[in-house]
Amino acid sequence: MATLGDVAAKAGVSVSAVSRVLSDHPSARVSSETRARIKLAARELDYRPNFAGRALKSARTNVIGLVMPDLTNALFTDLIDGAEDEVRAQGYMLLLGRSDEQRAGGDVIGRLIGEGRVDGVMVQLGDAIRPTALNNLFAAGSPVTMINARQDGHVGSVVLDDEAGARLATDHLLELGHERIGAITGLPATFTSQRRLKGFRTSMRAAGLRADPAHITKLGYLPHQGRAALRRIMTGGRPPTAVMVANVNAAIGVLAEARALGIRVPEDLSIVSVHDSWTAENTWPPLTTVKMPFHEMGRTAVRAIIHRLQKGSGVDAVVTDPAPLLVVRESAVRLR
Amino acid sequence: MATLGDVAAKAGVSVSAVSRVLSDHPSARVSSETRARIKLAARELDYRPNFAGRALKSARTNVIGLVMPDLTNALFTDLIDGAEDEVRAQGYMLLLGRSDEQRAGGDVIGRLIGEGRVDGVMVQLGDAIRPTALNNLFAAGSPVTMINARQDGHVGSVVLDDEAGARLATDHLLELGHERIGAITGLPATFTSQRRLKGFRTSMRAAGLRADPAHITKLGYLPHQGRAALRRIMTGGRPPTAVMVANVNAAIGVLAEARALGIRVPEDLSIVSVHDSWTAENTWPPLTTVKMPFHEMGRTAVRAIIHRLQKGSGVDAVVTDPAPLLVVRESAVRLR
DNA sequence: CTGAAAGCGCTAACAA
DNA sequence: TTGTTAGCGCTTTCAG
Repeated sequence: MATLGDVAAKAGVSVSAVSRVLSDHPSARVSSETRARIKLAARELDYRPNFAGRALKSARTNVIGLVMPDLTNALFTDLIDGAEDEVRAQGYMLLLGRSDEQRAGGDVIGRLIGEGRVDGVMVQLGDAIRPTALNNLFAAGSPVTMINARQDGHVGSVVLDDEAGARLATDHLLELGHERIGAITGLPATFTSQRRLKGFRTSMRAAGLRADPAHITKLGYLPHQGRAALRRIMTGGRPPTAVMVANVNAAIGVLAEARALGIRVPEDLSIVSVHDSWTAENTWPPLTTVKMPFHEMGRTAVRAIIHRLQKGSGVDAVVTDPAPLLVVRESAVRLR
Repeated sequence: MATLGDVAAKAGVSVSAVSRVLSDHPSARVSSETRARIKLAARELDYRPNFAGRALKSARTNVIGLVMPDLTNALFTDLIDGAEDEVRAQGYMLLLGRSDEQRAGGDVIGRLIGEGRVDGVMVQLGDAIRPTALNNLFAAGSPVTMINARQDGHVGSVVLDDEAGARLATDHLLELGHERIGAITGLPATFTSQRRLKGFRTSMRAAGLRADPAHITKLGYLPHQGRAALRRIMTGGRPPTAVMVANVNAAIGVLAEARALGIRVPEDLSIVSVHDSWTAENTWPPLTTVKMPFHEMGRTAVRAIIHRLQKGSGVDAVVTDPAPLLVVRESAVRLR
């Protein structure tokens, strides 16, 4: 690979001249004649600035880390895709990391930043991980933006408008005439779960209703947890006629369990889930969902971390645009 | 961040001593006493080797690029997951890139390698991209491993046993008594499509059957292409009683189109698709599929590129272990 | 307008 | 066994 020196030799100038020209330095007062000669030489040699050399000198890599607990989750792929879009638009690249559930990702992130492999990190914590696991990083002032989570005392997060999403889902069921509505949500300690449940309760209260505590579960977002939740909810004396499920993956589990239990959807039970994904439109019946802007959240997270890097101050963002969107399919119908 | 020099100062030794100890150099003949002192100092300072410094010196990054056309495809996420597993096990990291359809990813890869951001690249080309788009890279001898594709003259690829997978799917339909079997495959120029179609034909021939050319389409692997394919196949005078679909995403489209056309699955039409994914078990009816080892392909691709980096010679691998596996669900039944 | 030179953090050849 | 030093490729200050 050609180096600056090679280009300089070929153009018959010094390396510093080449550096100034090729990196478009603002104060590069270079005669247009030598500028042209340098550019020509660079093109002929197919010169590319060496990443390590530049990073070593400037202490910046233009790489952002994305640490996720699970790369196969359909929701997260949308997020990754959005992050990739924005990162590319801003001239950065994405380094992928994974946080296994045990180690919380704190060490992965610390390593990424500590070794100078990335300028900053976006992290989606696993469901079972508390943000406090990252406290040492926060304390060190590391450029970290959390996705779907917040932690007191640390500025740097991007979250969805979970409450609005849950309200939209619940309101849809209310408009369909349902009154005995259950809620299947995530683990009680998680930020998103709390906010979605709050949205559910807000809507119910506004309708003058109160959900039966036996119809509310907080078992998690995974399919098998959705299955368990439905089993629990439907075994009481007066099962609900509808459920709001706080996550599409759990909803897919709910669907499977309903089939196993001989509960017909939507005839016996209406379902609306928060989150949409292309998996939801291929279930049977196709799921009515509230589409949350995951792709945009990926973009926003990148913007947040870059803002932090360039301006020095973190941001706590709520992605409200596009707003949560009700996608009516066939899993929820009017109560009869 | 602490540097080697900081550690050296704290331990009262030279930087080279620290370097030798901390990077476990084989010929590091260091007294155990100073070794201990160095290790202690490093721990106390939370020393991490600077990535750029090391990369600049050694011309290696221990980062491998993974360039994909589409990060949201459920199949590819499995691949990414496998790659991440192996990369981590080998002490490397994954840098994500995306090849938009237009530019074939050649420039992305060239940049990744040319700038020294990665030691090598694994690339999954888009369906519409020919491997020849990478010829300049191959000519330059760049460490590139193709996934799901091969190119004459370039050694460095990992592919699935597509033929065996297609045979397994077709044989299942034959065993169920079907004789008029169609094939819905990918674009004719793609490597995987050719091999899967070949497997289909092999099985048919072995059964003494010959597929009606009108029942064979090569429209692509995407859902809407699957829909179009089914429409075309089912409009003839004697539609097939079963189809082998060469990709699960296309099969999901087939399912949707069948519903739109009033064709009952599996009563009127049996479907087996090549590829399994967690999306397949949640369709209605749940899809009978042939599970291809995508996760393992990700691992194998990483091993292939690392082999290339360490031994200098490329490898062309076929992932045969685990073998393609028939997953019987409910979309294919005995012909009656 | 252009060039020389220092130095980012690290490794390794060479010296002591 | 340990230390000194050159140099990887780049940016940037300072001289000219």
